[in-house]
Amino acid sequence: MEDQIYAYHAEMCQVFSHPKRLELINVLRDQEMSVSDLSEKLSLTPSNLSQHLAMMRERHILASRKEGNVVYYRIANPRLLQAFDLLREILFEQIRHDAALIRGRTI
Amino acid sequence: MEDQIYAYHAEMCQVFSHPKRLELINVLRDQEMSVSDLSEKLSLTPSNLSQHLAMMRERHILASRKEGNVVYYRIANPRLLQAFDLLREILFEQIRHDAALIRGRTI
DNA sequence: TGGGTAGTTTAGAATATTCTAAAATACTAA
DNA sequence: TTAGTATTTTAGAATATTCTAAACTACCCA
Repeated sequence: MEDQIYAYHAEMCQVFSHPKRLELINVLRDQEMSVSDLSEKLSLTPSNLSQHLAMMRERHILASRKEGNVVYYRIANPRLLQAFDLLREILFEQIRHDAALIRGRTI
Repeated sequence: MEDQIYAYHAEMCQVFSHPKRLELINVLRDQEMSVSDLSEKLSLTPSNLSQHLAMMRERHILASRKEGNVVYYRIANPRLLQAFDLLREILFEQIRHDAALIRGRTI
């Protein structure tokens, strides 16, 4: 049971473990977008993008709606952006810290 | 530059994308532990565990100190636990939501 | 010194992820 | 119906991750 939780948790985090998928989340932060707009914005082929989108939708990170020919994607749960931002902040902290070390100081 | 940020961010999130590494983080939540204790607690071979620990240390998720023969690992930055907990909460929300759908309700 | 314990490293096999290219589907509009 | 656009799916090659087993390093103590 506990193991199952870790497995699901890991599966969700896999979404975040690819740079283009992170960019995708960031771009959809406060607007939905069509696949072709995303494709251009992120410089991904429609095919490759569609595969990323599908796995993110399966994991309930994204949701989509269809209007005629066009499919629009959006963030399924805005709280994910909190997690995204928190992780990015921790990262920046680290980068600042490492940079300081390289300059030979302790902070 | 922006691309570099996404790449680093993804690299950090890769740490979270393996169930045993998540368990590791959770077990080290409020205490440091030796490699052999972790090995037993998580049912991982010392070799395999050591590889996970090394990659987490490289990415500054864990820190270690050596005392004689024994190496103790700990969480490098306690804020990571915030991110861990937030993600887990989002996951639980989702599981509750999905369970409700299966029972045929809207929430 | 020599033997034992704790942990790490290396090599390579097994598995999973990512990407490309081509085919398929779904819709629109002439 | 037919042609065209948007998106998805599939197959397979390229690459990356994970695990096991064996070799190695570091330290302790008799």
